[in-house]
Amino acid sequence: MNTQQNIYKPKDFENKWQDKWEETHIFRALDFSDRPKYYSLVMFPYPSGDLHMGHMRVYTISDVISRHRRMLGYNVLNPMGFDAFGLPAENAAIERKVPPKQWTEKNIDYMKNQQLKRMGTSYDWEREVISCNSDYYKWTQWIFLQFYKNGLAYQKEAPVNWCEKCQTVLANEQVEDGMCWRHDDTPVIKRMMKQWFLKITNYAEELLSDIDKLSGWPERVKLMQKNWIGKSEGAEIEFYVDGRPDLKIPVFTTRPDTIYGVTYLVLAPEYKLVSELTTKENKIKIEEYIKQTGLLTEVERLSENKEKTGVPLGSFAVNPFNGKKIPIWISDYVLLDYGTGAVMGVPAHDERDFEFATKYKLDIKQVISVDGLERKLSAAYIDPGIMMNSDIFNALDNESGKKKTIEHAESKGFGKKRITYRLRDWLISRQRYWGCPIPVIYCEDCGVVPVPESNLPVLLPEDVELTGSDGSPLLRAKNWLEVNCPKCSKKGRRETDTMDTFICSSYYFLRYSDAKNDKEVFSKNNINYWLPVDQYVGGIEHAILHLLYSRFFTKSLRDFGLLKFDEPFANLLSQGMVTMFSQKEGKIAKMSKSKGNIVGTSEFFNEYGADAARLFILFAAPPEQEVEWSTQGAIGQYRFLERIWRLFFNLKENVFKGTTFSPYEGFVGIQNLNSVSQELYRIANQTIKTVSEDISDKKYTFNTAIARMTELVNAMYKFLLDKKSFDENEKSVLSFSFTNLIKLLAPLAPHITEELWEKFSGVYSIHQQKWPSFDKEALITDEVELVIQMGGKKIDVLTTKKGQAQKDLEKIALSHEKVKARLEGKELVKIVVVPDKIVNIVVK
RNA sequence: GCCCUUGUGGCGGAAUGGUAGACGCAACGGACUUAAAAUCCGUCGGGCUGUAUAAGUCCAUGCCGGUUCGACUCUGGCCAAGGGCACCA
Repeated sequence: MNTQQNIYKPKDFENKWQDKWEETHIFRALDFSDRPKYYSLVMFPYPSGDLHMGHMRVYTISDVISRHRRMLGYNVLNPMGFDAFGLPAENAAIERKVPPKQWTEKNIDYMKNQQLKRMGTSYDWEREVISCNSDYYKWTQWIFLQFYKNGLAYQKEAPVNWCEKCQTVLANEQVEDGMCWRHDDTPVIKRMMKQWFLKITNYAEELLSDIDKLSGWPERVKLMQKNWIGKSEGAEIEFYVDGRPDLKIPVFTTRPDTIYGVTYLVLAPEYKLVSELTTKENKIKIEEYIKQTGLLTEVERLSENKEKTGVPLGSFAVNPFNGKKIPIWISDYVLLDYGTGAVMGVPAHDERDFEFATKYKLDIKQVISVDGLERKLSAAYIDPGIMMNSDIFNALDNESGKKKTIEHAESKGFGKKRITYRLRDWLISRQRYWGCPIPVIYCEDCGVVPVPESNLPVLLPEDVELTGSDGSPLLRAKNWLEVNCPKCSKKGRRETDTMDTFICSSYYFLRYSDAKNDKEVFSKNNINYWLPVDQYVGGIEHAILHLLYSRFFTKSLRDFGLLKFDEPFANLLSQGMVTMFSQKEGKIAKMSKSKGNIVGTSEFFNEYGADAARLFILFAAPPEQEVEWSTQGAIGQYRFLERIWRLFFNLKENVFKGTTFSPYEGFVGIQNLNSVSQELYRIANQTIKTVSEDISDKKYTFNTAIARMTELVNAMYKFLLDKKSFDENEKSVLSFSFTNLIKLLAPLAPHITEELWEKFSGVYSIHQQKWPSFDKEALITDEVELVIQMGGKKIDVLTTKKGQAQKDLEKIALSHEKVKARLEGKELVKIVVVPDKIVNIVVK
């Protein structure tokens, strides 16, 4: 029992099986099958070139789910691809003079063959999508044209987020705390630019209300999306300019009940009427203020500590409710792109307005209080109350006041009910080279002309020089840039901005359903067969970004008639991050290259194998929680695998000796077994039951599944201890236990189980075996453990016959020595009996 | 400021109203070995009493209360850590 083959050496066979799985296509998803379909998806990676243990988690979790479903008999789609456009490739090109395409392809090759494959993943690579390849981005462009045709893609001049380091604009979702999401040291600047937007706001209401349909999503993700969409209900009320009844200034407010308390209006500095409404004597001041505002970063402008500033225009507006004249100001705390870009100032009932009015000595007029009587105000009164100083609305409670004032405005024609969302339209233009070209041509005569679908793809020119300065290199790609207008054939010029890469990732999961189709983005049959995704696994960092965009794309494509479902991802699992101590940060932090706390996959695989790494990552914590990487802990899982490996040879060579040792299919039956065998048989079946539950989509607690399997292995070792010979029944139980153990373990540790299965059965492959079922008979026992409590405290645990009557259990408890001793001198209050579980005796 | 999540041994975690600490890591002891490693078998929350590796007993799931025969689990308040939103009118 000390031969070479008895030593567990994953290096000897992990790669062998990975190659064989690929050659035999056992993970191929069939378009249409009698078996039920299951779409298992993991967020496709950006090809940065080197995966570490931190990345490994998401792929492992998703792989276990896929492999388990196959064993359950599903036709599983488990695809993989690369989100291959993006800035890092371009930056690498500038620094190292390697063309982005070459850099990207090299990374993809390495990640695919040296990393993802070496983890033992079970992807159907025949459906691979690479977003920077023209056979993919042709469809990115095609989809853009559908948005354009349907009026959901448009250009507008707007204050947009600019990152100086990225040298491009960003979507709102890509700004975190006023900083660029890629550069947390670079504040975003607002710039006025003409850019392409997608009208995601058209879907704000549906994106919000359909969140309630997402029963398979984590609550925290749903909540984050709700907050991001940020619905608020109120009214739009039109003030008009004094002396200029033709000029109207609509404002949005959630507090129409405070309309009689308005003492001024404030416009965003970028508001279009500002210069027209500025009087001569204020002109210089106003221009100066607008200039100042333009220089501020978003962080500075939105900082709450910053004292509010503003300048009066010199002109006046009229409150349509009471005809009162009020001054018009501009201030940078008013945002152009929310509501109407203008707000009414009600200092008595809004904290910001109170601060502003106090500073600039503007009137403060109270219109609501607890009891409807005027009170001294030292701060804004924002609580509910009774209205006053409000003409016909006096003495109303302010909630009904909201309704009544809106009704009044509607009947008079100067206002209406309005709902506003915090969500803004999605800015998709990027002033970068390495992205999908926006298929649009500018013609002097025809204006904006979309590239005809038959001319797609608009290829990204490859013979460009990347300098990192002077704007996009596409501006200098003359041959590419200058084209004839598709409409009038006169001279035209291509759009040089490329698309946000989040566009590419907003439909890749749809394309997987029909990845090789060169006629359509996907066929109706394929899309409606495979989608929605049954289980999506990915990081919490996409709680808003990618997941919101993808929902928006799905709903839009549905409305274009391309697919038939409302939501793309039925179930979502947001795995926690992998952490490790970082010298640089001086604390435990997310594993990442920049923090210098990474453990590479190859080093560990070479030493201990991918199976041990997979098991550790699954074992250390439930999937949603953080996991701190511990090589020591991973070695613990390696030892577990070693124990299984040795167990196999021990059984084969010592227990079964000359006789055949092969898988035991079916049940042994508990009747004929002696008590020790019964015990092991029971544990084996209990293991099948609990592991099946733990690994199922109801729980996904892989950590406890592994613990249960460890217990079974421990029990088998115990069974073998000090025993020299085994009868047929005992051998059957051992074989049964081992057979089911490796089947249960197969999705989690695919290599060792495949290798042992081959040695055990001679059959390929364990991953095509049926998932085990358990022998219900074996779990029926006639004895149970009965806990005796007094006043809720445990006194003793007895083994008793199952199914005894309440009275009998009471008797057992009351005749217990310790109970008798404690009852002395006390009064028995009552006895609580939970049959087969507990007897609790309450005394006074 | 508002909203959400999480607090359990030396450590990761288990137990969602019924035996707190499964399983693993670390540590310690024993067997095997000339020895070490590996392996196999054990011990492993804390206090106190103790015949002392027996047996007993009390305390313990962030803190203070509540509901209940019984609370890590439900509930109210507080504290701490992490996350989201934040001049959104």
